[in-house]
Amino acid sequence: MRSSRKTPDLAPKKRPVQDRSRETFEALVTACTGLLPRRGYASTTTNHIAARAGVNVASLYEYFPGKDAIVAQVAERLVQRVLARLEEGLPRVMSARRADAVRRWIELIHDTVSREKELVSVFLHQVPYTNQIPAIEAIGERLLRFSQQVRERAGGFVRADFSEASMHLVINLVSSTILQSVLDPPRDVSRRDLLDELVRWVEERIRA
Amino acid sequence: MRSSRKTPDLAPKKRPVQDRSRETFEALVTACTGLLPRRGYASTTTNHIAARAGVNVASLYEYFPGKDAIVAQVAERLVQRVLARLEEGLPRVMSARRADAVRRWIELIHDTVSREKELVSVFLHQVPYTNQIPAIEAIGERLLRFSQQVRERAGGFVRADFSEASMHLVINLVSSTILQSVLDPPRDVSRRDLLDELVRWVEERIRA
DNA sequence: GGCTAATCCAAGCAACTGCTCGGATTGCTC
DNA sequence: GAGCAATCCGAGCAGTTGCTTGGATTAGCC
Repeated sequence: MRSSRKTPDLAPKKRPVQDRSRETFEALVTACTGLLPRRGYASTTTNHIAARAGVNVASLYEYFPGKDAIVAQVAERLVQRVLARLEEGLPRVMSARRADAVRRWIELIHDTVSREKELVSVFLHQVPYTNQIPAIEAIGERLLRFSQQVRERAGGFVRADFSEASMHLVINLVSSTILQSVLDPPRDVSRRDLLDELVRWVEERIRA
Repeated sequence: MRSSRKTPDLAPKKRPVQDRSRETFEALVTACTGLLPRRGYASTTTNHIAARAGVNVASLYEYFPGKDAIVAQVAERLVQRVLARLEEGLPRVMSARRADAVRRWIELIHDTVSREKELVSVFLHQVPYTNQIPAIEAIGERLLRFSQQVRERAGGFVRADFSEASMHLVINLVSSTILQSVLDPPRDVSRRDLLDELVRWVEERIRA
């Protein structure tokens, strides 16, 4: 545990070129992905990761400068998966009746996050340098672009005077509500009710 | 670093009874409070805390069963401070014109969180057991009670059919927006604009 | 097949972690 | 001030951490 306050090295050291090493690389990332949710960030050590991957620790340090880098790699894969699933589900959203576009969009995000909730929780509440990971930094903008597609689909009935601040609020509301309902669901309200209300809010706010 | 997945002991081991030991206790908590923001959770060790408090490590373990417990104690103090400042600022909110109540309330919360942003960030993004700390678990309800006071002050023009889900959304929106504007302010929108828009949203949503 | 570079691994080190022990010192009570 | 509990501390242990070294093994290429 040397990190203290230093900015960690997050980039992989070197890319594997042969097939054998690519497998090792993948095995390491996969092992780390599996370990993080069940052991937590602090207790997921490089030795554990290597052991679980059936590989020697030294091989890990062949490809990653340290623990931070492999964790960052796991985050990048996570972002990739999430974005891919959103992309995959987008047609279903776009093909919906206009009135249902927002609801479908929110449900899609919810389901996608839900599948990865354990990992998301770790990165959100344990990894100290989560928002320094490039892929994480970029995800906001990526999501914005997605939302604009939905918005265009919703077409005519989106208000023209949609300020930057207003946009931020919508995104805040959607993401925080979905995260809460997935990671720490309130006892006194069903998820159904919560999401229903969320859809209503967003629609009212977005409509011209 | 033994914790892995075990539930940590968060209660202090024993309360100091003499003056001298009470000072030691305070010095330890203070030292930890100062250390957490600048070293981060993982690198804040019991040895560091004791050293900075000018006290031997053994004394730390006299009063706390472990690192988790002293960190939890810091969290409790933090919650106390925040609630106290809200309480302190409440009169100014309540004495405002009705139309300004919401704005004043939100500004008060923002300023209060802002003063403790470093600590808040640590507990939010690094400490793995933050929401298991009793004081943290209770803070939601405490805030709700505060808000209800403001709501009553706002009096007649609060809608009657204010569903549980709707309440959750308001709280989500306010807290997540304030946290974002304090911990990770967006580049393309000024804080002023963001908070202004937030006030507008909440008012529109709350009004009958 | 032979050569070079890529890849792997057994072993283990130095640093640091949370934590404990025995005894010394201090304050309280009478 | 005697006696006793509360409090403190020097010293250090056992376990774990992230990481390295030197040499063995393998794959790719002529």
